[in-house]
Amino acid sequence: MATLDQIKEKVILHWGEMGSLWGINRTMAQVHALLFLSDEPLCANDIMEELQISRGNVSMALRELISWGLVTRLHIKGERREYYTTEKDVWTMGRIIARERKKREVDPTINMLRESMAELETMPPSEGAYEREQVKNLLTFFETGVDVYKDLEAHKPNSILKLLGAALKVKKLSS
Amino acid sequence: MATLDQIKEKVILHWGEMGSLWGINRTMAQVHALLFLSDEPLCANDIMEELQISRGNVSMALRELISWGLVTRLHIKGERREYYTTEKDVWTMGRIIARERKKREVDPTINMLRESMAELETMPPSEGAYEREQVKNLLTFFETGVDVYKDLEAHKPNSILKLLGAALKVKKLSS
DNA sequence: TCCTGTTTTCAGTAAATTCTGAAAACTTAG
DNA sequence: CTAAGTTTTCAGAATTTACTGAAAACAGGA
Repeated sequence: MATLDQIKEKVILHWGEMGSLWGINRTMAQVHALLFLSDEPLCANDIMEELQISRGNVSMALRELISWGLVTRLHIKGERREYYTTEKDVWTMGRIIARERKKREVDPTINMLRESMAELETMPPSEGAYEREQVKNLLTFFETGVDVYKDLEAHKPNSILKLLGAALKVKKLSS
Repeated sequence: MATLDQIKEKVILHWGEMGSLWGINRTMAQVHALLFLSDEPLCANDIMEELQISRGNVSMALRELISWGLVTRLHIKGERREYYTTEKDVWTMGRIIARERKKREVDPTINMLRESMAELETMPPSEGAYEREQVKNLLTFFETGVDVYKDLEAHKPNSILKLLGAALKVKKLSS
């Protein structure tokens, strides 16, 4: 029979593993999960204690999470310490993560591909035809992804995604 | 003035960096990029030489890529060595990657969340109400993602994604 | 101003991941 | 079967990444 704390720990550890599969470091993901499951904001001490990690590590993880826009710092009046919370709505959370990953990974890749394409086009047509073709396809692929992303973003994806989810559920029931 | 090889190298290195941001190791991503840009299949020796890595490393990277379904082994008649190619269509490639990541990351996460949810539901209603709420939201989020994925999969995403790309392009031009 | 509690920084250490290279295993030809 | 060419495996080395903890910096309060 699992206690609440054991269940929380399981979720937090798993989230940490997932994070490290995704280029986000384990601790950062764990801190995020801990805050996500916490009803009230936590201070650095709480986090240290819950996750058994050093003060410095907490500080670095929080800095990163803040830079992603996933965590916000709270000054609680009368309190000397800072408190932290995370975005609690999963759809908004998903949107933030998508935005950041696009910015950090997709955009630079598109730039690189455009540059490469430009360079490839200065070459004699006889040379590198296949490479040109493939780089172009890759570029189109990423650009389409960005278009889809922007479209969702423009239409307030919260509602769109929720609707989509509901629609698919109905469809599943009726089929 | 960049040569063809220099351009290829740039793309390959960048793809490697992206890979390591995504929990795929650098070498594996580089091998993938090299094959993707190669008109003809390559053998282990070619790869070693192009990427300046050891034979063992090539072998391991290929094994992984094959297990992802991104690379296939070719027996060329009259040749003793094995040759390797990768899926050349970007849309299919994207689909394969999505399928694998779902299998390796999303499915286990959903299982874990379902388990946690079940455990949380055996607890007295007064305890862990917030945690229950949040785990449930997370679960719905991932389940919706899977539903969307399945829907795309069922409809042969090649065409759907290409169409979507085209549609968005038209929309952009007309707005 | 100084004092106290707090957060941040960062050099050094620890841990995890990746890579090498040589040996073993496998494969095909003769 | 043996030999030669090729791939795989894996222990240890190298590299990269993450973490600690102590010192520095910071932020009120008195």
